[in-house]
Amino acid sequence: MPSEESSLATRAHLVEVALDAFAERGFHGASLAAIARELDITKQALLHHFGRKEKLYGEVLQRVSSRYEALIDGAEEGPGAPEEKLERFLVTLHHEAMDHTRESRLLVRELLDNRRRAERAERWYLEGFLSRLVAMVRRTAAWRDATDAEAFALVYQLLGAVTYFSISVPTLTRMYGADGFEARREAFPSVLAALTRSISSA
Amino acid sequence: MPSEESSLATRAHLVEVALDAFAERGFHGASLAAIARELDITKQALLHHFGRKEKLYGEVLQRVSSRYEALIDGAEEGPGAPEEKLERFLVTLHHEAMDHTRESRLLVRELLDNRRRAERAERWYLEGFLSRLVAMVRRTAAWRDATDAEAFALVYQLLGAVTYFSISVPTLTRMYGADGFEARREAFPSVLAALTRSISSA
DNA sequence: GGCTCTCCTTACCGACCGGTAAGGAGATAC
DNA sequence: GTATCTCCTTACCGGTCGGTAAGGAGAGCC
Repeated sequence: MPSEESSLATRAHLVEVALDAFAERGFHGASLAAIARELDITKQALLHHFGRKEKLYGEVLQRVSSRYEALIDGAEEGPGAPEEKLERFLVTLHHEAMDHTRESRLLVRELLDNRRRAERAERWYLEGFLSRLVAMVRRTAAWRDATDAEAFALVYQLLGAVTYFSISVPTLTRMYGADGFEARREAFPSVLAALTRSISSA
Repeated sequence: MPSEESSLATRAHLVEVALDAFAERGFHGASLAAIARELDITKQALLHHFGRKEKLYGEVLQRVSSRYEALIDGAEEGPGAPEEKLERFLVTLHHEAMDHTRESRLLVRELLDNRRRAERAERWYLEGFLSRLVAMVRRTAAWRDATDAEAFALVYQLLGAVTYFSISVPTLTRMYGADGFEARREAFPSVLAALTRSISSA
């Protein structure tokens, strides 16, 4: 009864709109009725496609994590020393996160909330993403002899540096005004590159 | 009628328990009834003290921000070069954030949600905290000639590095197991210190 | 005793939540 | 024509939300 595959194209559209809603209001804050209203369908039409809210949310998470995987694919292929790849990846990630803040917001919300929904046993989608980044760090000369835990700590710190800024956009804009925020946003990538360079070539 | 100051000691206790709830479930997810249940009073007793949910939440935010101000007070006084103070502050902040993850969680939730409650015009409590950190960075030799925007970018990246890890504790524990997480947590502060040192003495 | 004040109670309210039940519209198959 | 499928509708359900109304208990004051 739950429509197996639906039309796939419409299904992708539903997930896309739901992604906006979940990123902006969180799993509990985004209601099926509100998402359906946005889509100009009824709440029950939405439930027809996905059966349960958790299922819809799961597909949203899946989509976001596959985009992150694609990002690291792009960083790994291509020329350059590991240090350059790492720096390029982080700057790219930063720009990507600033252009699509909803993905960052959704993942941070998931980080905050997934303990409450733990019994549903969603697998953690970004484990592969993290371990690939750790491997990238350990390919640099300065971190070749580091433990996995140390390389992981560095990866997480750099990831946090990028993510925290991207989820702060609305707050910082109100705090410093549009112009004040713009100046800080412009300064960000080169400082990020300097930070990455200074630690990976230490 | 709304009890002016209440008993101050009980009021502080109510705010403390509410802080737990808001940090764990967010403003919308934490219900007055659930907080009251935790306190062993009725929901209406809680409303008696604070009038509205927003008011209670505002006092919670106020308390958290005053703790962050206290942290930077401690870092500014005391001996040492600016570079050492900055490094010491970040490592202290990290340990504080790991011991009291609820404060980090609450602030990140506020970062994600405050746009929706913007019309209530809560002032942003951490503006002073940020500008004091920017000043600390600009006291280091390497950043003396940096613009405010550049120093801010560095501050925000370091803050993100610390905060992102502390809100990830439950997820990472489930991802890597208690032992795997513990190894990564142990490696974190020295990597953080190395990162701070390498960028502030570049 | 009587008045007033704080503190907290029970009893509600309308709005919204996720989810279910049942069935109609329309295309396809035979 | 009839049966069967997907897709979507209207009509509900029980439960929870933040907030209001009204009043009792007890202490302090006179």
